[in-house]
Amino acid sequence: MNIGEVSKLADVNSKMVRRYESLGIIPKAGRTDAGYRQYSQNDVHVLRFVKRSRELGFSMKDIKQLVSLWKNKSRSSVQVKSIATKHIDELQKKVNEIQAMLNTLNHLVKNCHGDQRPDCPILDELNCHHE
Amino acid sequence: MNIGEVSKLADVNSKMVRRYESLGIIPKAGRTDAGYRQYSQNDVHVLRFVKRSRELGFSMKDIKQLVSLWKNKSRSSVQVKSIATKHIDELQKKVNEIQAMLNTLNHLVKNCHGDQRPDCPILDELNCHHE
DNA sequence: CTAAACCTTCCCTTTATGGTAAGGTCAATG
DNA sequence: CATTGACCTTACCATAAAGGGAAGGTTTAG
Repeated sequence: MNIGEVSKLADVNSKMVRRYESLGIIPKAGRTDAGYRQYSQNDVHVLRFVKRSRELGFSMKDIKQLVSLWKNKSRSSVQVKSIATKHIDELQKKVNEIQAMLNTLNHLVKNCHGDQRPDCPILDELNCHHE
Repeated sequence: MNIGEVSKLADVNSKMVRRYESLGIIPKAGRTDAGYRQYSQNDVHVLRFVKRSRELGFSMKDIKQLVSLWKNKSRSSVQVKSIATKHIDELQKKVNEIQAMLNTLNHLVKNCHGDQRPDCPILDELNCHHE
C-alpha cells in the first residue's frame, strides 16, 4: 500500500511516517519504480506502536529504543522498564514544576479583584518585591 | 551599563536580553558610538519582571502584554487577571495530560518484573492489544 | 487527454534557550 | 606603542515534534 493508506490505517500523519523513517524509528520503506513508498500490514502495526508510545509522552529517542527492544525477542524486560522508569521520573518532575506554578498563580488570581481599577496583586508579585 | 552587567544584575543571560529586545518585550537599548547597548537600573527592573514571569511559565507573547500592562498605570486589573487565568487553564490542562500518562506508566511499570526475561507488559501495552 | 488525487523532496514555522564563529572595542599592562 | 584578555556585535545553527506549503512527478478515472 502507499503512504496515504498506511497513514490512515495507523492514524499517523504521512508527514510523520516519512519523518519516523528519516529518524530510523521505522525501517526504510521499499519503493515503486516511480519512487512511491510501499508498506505492508506489519508496517501499520509498527506505526501504531509508535503512536501509542507518543501518546504516553516518550521521546523519539526513547521510542527508537523501544521499537528496537520490541522487535528483539531476546531482550530483557529490565531494559524496557528502565526506559519507562526514567520517563516517569521526567514526567513527574515536570508535573511538580507546573504544579508549583499553578499554586502561585492560583493564589495570585484569587487575590486580584479583577475589575477596572489598576492595582493588581499579580503584577505586584511579578514585580519581584520579594527579591 | 553594558549588557554584561545588566545581565548579571537581572540574572538574565545576555543572549536573552538581546532576544527580548528583538521580540519587543523590552525597549530597544541606546547604543554607544561603538554600538554597545546601554542600560539603566530601570532596565534591570524590567528584566527581573520578565524573568519572574518566565518562571511562572508565561509565554513570550503573554509576557509582552504583561510588561505593557505593568507599565501602563491606567490599566484595569481585569486585563491582567484574564491573561493569568488563561495561563492557569493551559497549565492545568497540561498537568492533567501528563498525569494521565503517569497513571498508565506507573501501572505498567508496577506489573513489569524487570528482569532478564523477555516478556514485558510495557511492550505488550504499547503493542495496542486493546485497539 | 485532462483533471483530480496522490506521491516526492525541500524549505519554513512554531517555542525558548542557547552554542559557536568571526570580528570589532576597550582597558590594562609591559 | 603593542598586545592581551575581557567584553561587545551580528549571524547562523541546534534542540523537539508536528506539520504547512511549494514545486513538481505519477496514477487513475472519465
